[in-house]
Amino acid sequence: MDVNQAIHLLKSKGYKHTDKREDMLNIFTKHKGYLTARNVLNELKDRYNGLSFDTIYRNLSLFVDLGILEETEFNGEKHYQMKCEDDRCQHLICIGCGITQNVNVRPFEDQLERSNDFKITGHKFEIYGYCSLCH
Amino acid sequence: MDVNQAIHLLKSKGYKHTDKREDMLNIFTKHKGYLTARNVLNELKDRYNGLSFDTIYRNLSLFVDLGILEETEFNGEKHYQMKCEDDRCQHLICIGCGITQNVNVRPFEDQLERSNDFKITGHKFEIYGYCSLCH
DNA sequence: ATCGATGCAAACTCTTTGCATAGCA
DNA sequence: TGCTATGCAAAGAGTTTGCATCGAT
Repeated sequence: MDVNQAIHLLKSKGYKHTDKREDMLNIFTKHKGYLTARNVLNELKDRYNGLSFDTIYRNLSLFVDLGILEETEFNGEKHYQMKCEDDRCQHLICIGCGITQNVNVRPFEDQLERSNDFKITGHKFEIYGYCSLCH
Repeated sequence: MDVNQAIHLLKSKGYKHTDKREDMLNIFTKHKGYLTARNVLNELKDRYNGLSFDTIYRNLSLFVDLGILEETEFNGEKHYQMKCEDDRCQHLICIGCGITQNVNVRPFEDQLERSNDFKITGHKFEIYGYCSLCH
């Protein structure tokens, strides 16, 4: 999903288009990897004097609810990135820079679903390590 | 690892054998799945009047450091269970009861390590859903 | 003008830490 | 006895919420 699609989705649900929301979305589309609320605030605090965590958190949460961002928790913090088109997409997460690479485990999950009596509702398949640049 | 092995490991590292630690370890060996600090406290609070979160947290953290427990974060809380013998073991986590099933993704990771320029240091491969009983 | 968005402040949850005391070895 | 474990209290971090005001449509 790109920024325009996301903004269109917001409007279609009755939410408003604000500069802060657009900027937040731009940050995520330009950064290939997970960001925390603090990361987002740091990116925007020069542009918006007095920008508060509340707004960041509220919008991050809204974006997740609308399916624009996906959320994961590690290192005691919630991390966000643009949601993959493929709901089976999975990540390698560089613990140096936060960059993620996608990997495909669909065949694995397909096999799992056939062979197990387990109804999948969500998953977290993340491999932590160092990407080629940080390594 | 069973309770006796864990206690032996504790002693060999200069940590002491206490009733609370033994009880905590027993809880984890008897429960096949993740538990939070609060879960552990609830299990023990009748037996130990005034048992504090501090002790639970300190011991959980110690157990993780010693490789007795493994830790993961979801729903805003840290969750713990006995560490798998196989360091490539992965989990299906029932969001109904917390029970975990292990699955083997070793072939997948082996292939990944060969084909990607990514140095793996850790991973979280967890599939959330409902087990056969909760389902 | 209306209703959502934001900032402020406070609260809340989970977790960690300093310090004095209790307890194992 | 010596050193670790524990409880108490407080602090700390990340996150959420109530309310009044600002701002988009």
